[in-house]
Amino acid sequence: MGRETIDQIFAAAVDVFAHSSFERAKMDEIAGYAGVAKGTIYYHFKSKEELFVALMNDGMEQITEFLRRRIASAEGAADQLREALEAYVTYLFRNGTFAKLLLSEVWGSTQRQHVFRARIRELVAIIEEVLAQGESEGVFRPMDKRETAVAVFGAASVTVLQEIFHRQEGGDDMEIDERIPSLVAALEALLYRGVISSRNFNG
Amino acid sequence: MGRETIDQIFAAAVDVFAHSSFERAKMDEIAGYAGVAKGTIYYHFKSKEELFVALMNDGMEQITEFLRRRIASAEGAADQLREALEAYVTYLFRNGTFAKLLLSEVWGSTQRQHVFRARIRELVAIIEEVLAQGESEGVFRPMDKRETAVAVFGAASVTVLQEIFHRQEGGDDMEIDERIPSLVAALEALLYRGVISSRNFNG
Amino acid sequence: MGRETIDQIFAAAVDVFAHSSFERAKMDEIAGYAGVAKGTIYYHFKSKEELFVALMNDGMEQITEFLRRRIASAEGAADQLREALEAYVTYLFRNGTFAKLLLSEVWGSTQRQHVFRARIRELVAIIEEVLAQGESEGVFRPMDKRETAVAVFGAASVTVLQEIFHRQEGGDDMEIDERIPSLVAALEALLYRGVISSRNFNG
Amino acid sequence: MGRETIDQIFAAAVDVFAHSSFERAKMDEIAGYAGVAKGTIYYHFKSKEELFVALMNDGMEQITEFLRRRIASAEGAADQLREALEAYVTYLFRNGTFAKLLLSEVWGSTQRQHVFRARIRELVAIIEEVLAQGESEGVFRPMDKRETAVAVFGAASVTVLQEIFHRQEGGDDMEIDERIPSLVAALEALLYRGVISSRNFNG
DNA sequence: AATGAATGAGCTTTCATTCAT
DNA sequence: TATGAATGAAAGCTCATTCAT
Repeated sequence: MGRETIDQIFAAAVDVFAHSSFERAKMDEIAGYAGVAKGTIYYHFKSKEELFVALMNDGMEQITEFLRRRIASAEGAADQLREALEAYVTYLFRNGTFAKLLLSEVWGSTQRQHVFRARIRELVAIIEEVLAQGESEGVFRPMDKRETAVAVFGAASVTVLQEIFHRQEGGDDMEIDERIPSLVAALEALLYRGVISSRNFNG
Repeated sequence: MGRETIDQIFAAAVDVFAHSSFERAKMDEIAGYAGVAKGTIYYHFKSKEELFVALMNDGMEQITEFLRRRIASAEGAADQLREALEAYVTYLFRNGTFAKLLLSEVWGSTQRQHVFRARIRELVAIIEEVLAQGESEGVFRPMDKRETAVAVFGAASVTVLQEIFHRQEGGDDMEIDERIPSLVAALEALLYRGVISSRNFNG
Repeated sequence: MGRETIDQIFAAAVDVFAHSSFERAKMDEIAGYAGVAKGTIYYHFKSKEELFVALMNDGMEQITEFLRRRIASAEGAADQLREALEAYVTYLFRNGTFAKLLLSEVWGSTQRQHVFRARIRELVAIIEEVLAQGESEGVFRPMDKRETAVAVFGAASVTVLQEIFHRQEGGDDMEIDERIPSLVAALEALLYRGVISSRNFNG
Repeated sequence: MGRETIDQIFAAAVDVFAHSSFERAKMDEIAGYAGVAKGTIYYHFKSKEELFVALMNDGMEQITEFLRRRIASAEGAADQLREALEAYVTYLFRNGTFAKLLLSEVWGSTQRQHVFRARIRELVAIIEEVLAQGESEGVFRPMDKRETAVAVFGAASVTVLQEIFHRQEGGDDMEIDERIPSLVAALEALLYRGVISSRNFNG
């Protein structure tokens, strides 16, 4: 069946692209994982590049959609940012494969990478909106919203990635979902309050 | 002479690895840029991998060294963190090439990437120390220092990278050094105070 | 219906084999042009090769038949040769597609090409007969009939082909049928009289 | 050595392109014949196409040069045409490989084939010049020189090719050089005198 | 120290052909 | 009859690496 085959390929591709990079991923391996012939991949996707892009777009759409939904469910910018953070961390954690690709396949100069950055800018824009909303609500301080949103995105992404590798390299065997709250808490604390001790805070 | 040739190769390699990734960089192109024969590279470096690792280690050492020196020049954890931030942003900005590699060549599963992550952990450890110092000084609030340091590293790195690409894609033509202060300021504001408006802040 | 589908495939195949060669023609493209599924072609023809051979045989039969009929309509070898020439040139011109295949797909070592050459020999044999007839009528000089027939075939074929490409490459926009008489005339003049000026001719 | 390797590749390529067509020729086979690794071919030629074009240009240059020299050695247009014919037939005969490529790889629509046709036009132009010369000397009749030259080229080329295949398919075992004179004679007779018997000639 | 011609494993992509429906 | 998804054997090309000079 058509859809079924494509799904198998997709799933296999995520795996393979995950533990290799785009360049080192081999179509042969993807085909093997998917349990189809190599030609079958090419019957459905014009090229390795197209397959990869389809994959990333799919992931970016999912995560964007997920974030929007979670944000919509919250009242007030402060809670929305909290939701966004948690949603983002949770999603990346559960799709570690995608998380790796997100940060590693985006900082290059191919056309594809250019497009990915545009996608990421959409993600950042969502955070930016929340920040703007909070600023106008008076609950967030005046700030450079674009830069701040980017920094938030960076802080969250790298935190998750570091944790993923930490576990992978045998550093931690706590259940993944148990680890999420503490990571989100650390990020929240940093992003909401900063590092300064409150008794030293005056402005 | 020996040293000279090696330097040429190094300089060329930085350039080439910069606009390609490790995988897409070609020894031929590096040789061309360096103005030496391909064989010459292999006379000095055992492999592409070794050349790349040498390069990255060099960069990591420089940046680590640079950070330590700048931190040492400041009094008090608050200022030290400020210095660290500025030093890191400045270095990455001026070595955009290295900045790209830093984030893109690190999230993989090759031995090399494993080693790079260890290097990055050193960098993070520096920040961590400052945070610990601040905490014990009472100037920073109690916190999960490792996670916070990672988040700080992520926020700063991605902010710089996003800015580099923004410029590269024609988005901004301000002088690079003029842009640094405002980026550092945004990061500082975020990391010191968080996003919360002070009138809403109560602990 | 059956016949209809086959005709569509045939027509499409002529087109596609025309602007590509046998090797570069793709079954996919033929199917697309024909408006049928690729499998349908294989339902009617065992292979690409078989389709191509059927096509060429069809063309060779048509041209052979056409030549014979035109020759039969003329009295005397001189007029017969004239008719043959005109018929051949006209046919090739009107089936430029076939003309290209005729000369380009024949000089190889595949079984198929071997068979085509046999077919061409039939065509040459027709000319040869006319020459023999003319010789015995005394209207043609004694000659090496086989070689001469081949030369006549070559002269006519290449002349037409060269003209087809000349037009195709934008060299001439006269109506095709207007150009035929002058080409036939030039060929006739060459083949009947040769290049020698009559005042220099003395046997 | 550089030149030596290239020569080996060239020689092998002629052979392989000869008994296959351009499309069916395999780089692996060429490499095998040449006794070098496949990569070596690509070290010297950017692509299969480039190798092939280099080959054909080489052949076309040789034959053009050969023709010009032989023509220059003759006095009067009549003898020049005779020389040209013999030179052309001889060359093709001795380079049957090239002869096949000449006629079979030229009637297509790739860029490469376009270029080859331009080359052939140069060859035809040489014949044309001789015809023009003869016409102005009064030794050749007035004629459509371009068309006639093309026809001469076609007659000679196809004649040789047909003979080459005839032998190859076991049709004749006379020494190649012994066969040339009779072929040239037949062509000469046709092109100089045409087919008409002299007693019927009154034009 | 330096060179660059030569290598060949490895990779992506193509496409005629098959076959279950 | 007709379909089109699936196949897998090729084949062109790349490029890190080697090594004789």
